[in-house]
Amino acid sequence: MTPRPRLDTVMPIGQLAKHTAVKVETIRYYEQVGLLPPPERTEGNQRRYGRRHVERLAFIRHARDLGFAVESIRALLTLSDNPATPCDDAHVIATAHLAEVRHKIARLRSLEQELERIAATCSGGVEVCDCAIIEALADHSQCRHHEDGRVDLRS
Amino acid sequence: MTPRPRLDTVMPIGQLAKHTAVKVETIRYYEQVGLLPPPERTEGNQRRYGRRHVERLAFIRHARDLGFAVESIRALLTLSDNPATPCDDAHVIATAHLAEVRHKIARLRSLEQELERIAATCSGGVEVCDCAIIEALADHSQCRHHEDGRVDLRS
DNA sequence: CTAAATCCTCTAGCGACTACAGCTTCAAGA
DNA sequence: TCTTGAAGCTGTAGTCGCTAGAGGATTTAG
Repeated sequence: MTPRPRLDTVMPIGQLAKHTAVKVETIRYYEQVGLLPPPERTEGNQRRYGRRHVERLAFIRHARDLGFAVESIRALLTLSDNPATPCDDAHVIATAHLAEVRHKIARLRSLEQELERIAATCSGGVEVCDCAIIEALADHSQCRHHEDGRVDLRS
Repeated sequence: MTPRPRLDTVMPIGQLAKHTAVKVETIRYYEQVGLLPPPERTEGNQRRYGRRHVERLAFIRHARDLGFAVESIRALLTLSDNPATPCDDAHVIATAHLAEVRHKIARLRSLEQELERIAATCSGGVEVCDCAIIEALADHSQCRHHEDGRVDLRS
């Protein structure tokens, strides 16, 4: 009898992807940038993951969902790997991130107001030469919005 | 007498940059991607801009400040170049963008709440093995936040 | 006429993936 | 045992909207 591997904790990358709702390519990317430790490989060079990886990847995904940068996650993971260290650092990272989120919300709300104002003055139909949207964009002086830098709206 | 150029409307790229608060490199980038038309050049191959360029660049900058994507700005500029077309398209672009902004605000607010909750349970000081932040990240089931994709927080 | 400031093009880098090409390996059914 | 199709592998390039730098040319003020 060959020793039977515990199948429930040894899985290929696609399985891990399904379990954690992280794409295969993203898992490989996390390994590449050092967030996820390199797993064992089969003789044919394919990755095989265990429970440790599932947990770590869940941690990473949750942090990413909360908008933490990969750099911050790296720091948080290092902390969680050294259970004896005080958690002050974790608190600093989390509150800094919270501040960032709040700042971003504030800016987006100011944008929202300005866009509301602009869009409301034109309900469509008229010709462009009279369109309030185009005019508002052309003439900055109409604007109540005093920007402090551009906002990145991708997501 | 050589014909005197109207100096106040013929300027090098650095001047245009100062007038519009757009960086020199960014101006060249806008030309490269076709937002700003290529200006005249001196014999020595340097760009010389006129009033038209100031206006167009101001339009672009204002739209970027409001978070419009370069693609949307391209469309808006095309509209404003054809004054006879109806402004329905402009209205569609603006309201779509407004919806996007609102969606983003909603997601960030949900993030904000979750981060508040996590950060509040730990005020620092204790060891990592007991830190609520680390635990919350490790254990997704604690989480009231049901994500619909990741949020991009760069800016 | 000289020197400093500005300008030019071209290339690469950012963050966090995503997509693809071109190949190899695995696992299940006949 | 063989076959076939899904899934895996590496490596490279693309996304967005700039930003930075190298290495050189031009302009302009003194």
